[in-house]
Amino acid sequence: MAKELTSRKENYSQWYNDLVIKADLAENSAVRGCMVIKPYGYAIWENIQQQLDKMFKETGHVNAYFPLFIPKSFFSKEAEHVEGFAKECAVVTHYRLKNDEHGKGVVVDETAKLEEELIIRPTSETIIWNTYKNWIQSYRDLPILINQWANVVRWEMRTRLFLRTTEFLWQEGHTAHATKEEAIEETMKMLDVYAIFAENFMALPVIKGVKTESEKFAGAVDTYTIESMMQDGKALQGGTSHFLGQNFARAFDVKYLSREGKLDYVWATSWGVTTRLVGALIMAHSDDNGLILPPKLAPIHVVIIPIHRNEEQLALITEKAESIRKLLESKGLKVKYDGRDTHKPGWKFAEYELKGVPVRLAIGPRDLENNTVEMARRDTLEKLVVSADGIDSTVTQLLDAIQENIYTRALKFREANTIKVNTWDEFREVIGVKGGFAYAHWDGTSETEARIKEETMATIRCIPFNGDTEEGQCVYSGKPSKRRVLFAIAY
RNA sequence: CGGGGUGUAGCGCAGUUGGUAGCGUACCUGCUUUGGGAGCAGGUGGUCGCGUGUUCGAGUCACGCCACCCCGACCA
Repeated sequence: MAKELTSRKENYSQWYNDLVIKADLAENSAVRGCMVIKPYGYAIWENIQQQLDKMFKETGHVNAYFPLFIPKSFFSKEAEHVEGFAKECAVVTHYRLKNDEHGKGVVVDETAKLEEELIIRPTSETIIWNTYKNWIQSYRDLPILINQWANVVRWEMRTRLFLRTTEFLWQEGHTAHATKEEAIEETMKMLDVYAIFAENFMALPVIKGVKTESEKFAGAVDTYTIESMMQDGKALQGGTSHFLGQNFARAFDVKYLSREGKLDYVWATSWGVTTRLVGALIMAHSDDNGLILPPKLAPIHVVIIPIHRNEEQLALITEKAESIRKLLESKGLKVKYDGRDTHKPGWKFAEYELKGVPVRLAIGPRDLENNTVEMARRDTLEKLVVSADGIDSTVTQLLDAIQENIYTRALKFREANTIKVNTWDEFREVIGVKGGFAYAHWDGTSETEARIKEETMATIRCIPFNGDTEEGQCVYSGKPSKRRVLFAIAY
């Protein structure tokens, strides 16, 4: 494992790009840093969306939609927020093109300059709070529990497929509450929703915690996060939930009259996850043969491949395969029968492994004689000849086993690569040489945090909710520390 | 915005002192194959990133421009 990890670390980018492109997930478009999400990749995102949306609704939220364009002036209202996003905003300055007089194609019509520039949303706090201002007068109007599925644009200097693209898809929840306690409860509740989704559906173990002052969301009082470990030992932030305090209510002057007749600013939260989750799935579970998808999010659960020598055989196998397909589909599984004769069985095996289909069934002449099928599981690549009778329950059980197995595998990997360090040498060993998470004491200052980042590239991923609370000495400065925090190099 | 690279067939690349544009793969046709990415034979496909110059002659040399990639600051 160690060697494999090392080699991946060196070629991670190449490995990842090859995989994604070959896996028919995405390709670079002509637009800088944007991505085309191909149908199969989008199907994974749709499954993520569907499940999360269900969980949001179960916790009392409703969906709505706000504009893509935000007037520039909205951004200047919350100082920290503009500080955090100003450097990565795409700005619309004109609204018309015209034909160039000198025949040089189409040019911007300078006479069509906007009076006030529009920002393409990097996140929607400002436009949503500008709207909430008109919706909230009394405690009877609260809480507002709204979620939006949308695209956003952040003009980052460096982009990376799925992890950091210029335009990405996400959901953003924006809630307004009468009390501080209620808002904090909401923040925690949604962090839990994300954690449960990650662990139960993505088979991705996560560490819940709070961000430090320097890593928190621009404009938040506190930012909570779920952090997970990728196969190269780096950390990936999977989702965030922010307690915004009264910052945005103050900035947009959103007050309500309480039961006691007192006028006060409302309390806010926001929370989101993005298409980065698809990247997390790829990097957490895949192997050198391609993707390994958790059955609960896989666009195809089972692929059936015929093995035949002639047309008559294919006809018989197809008949058998179709009956199995119908049976499996009646159990709610998504099944694909690939009876194309333009590709050989071996080619198809490799193809569906690349795509991460959890279970493959192969049916050949021998199986017709014996009433069997060859069943292969993607996570371990094991093959087993099983009876065609009761194939539905055999497959269902295997899918459950795969879901469980890849979660356990990821958890064990994380545990094996998470080390409590007590000295600076140990810290550098774990972060710089081995690769992984380091639990270390920290003196609580931003200065120390910045120094460590400068020297090792490692950042404090979070101050975990669970974990040691014993006191100690900062691994860098030697000053007193209240507790250990989680350090890692992050994507 | 700094540092370093690369632009030649759909993709990945070679192209020597300047002399008719190549290889692998993919694609198309035919035959044989089909239980782990088949074999053989034949074939399609290129304004060598763009422009200017040097030369009898430029993928190759010179100058200018453009695009993309990697590393930093930034970041879900």
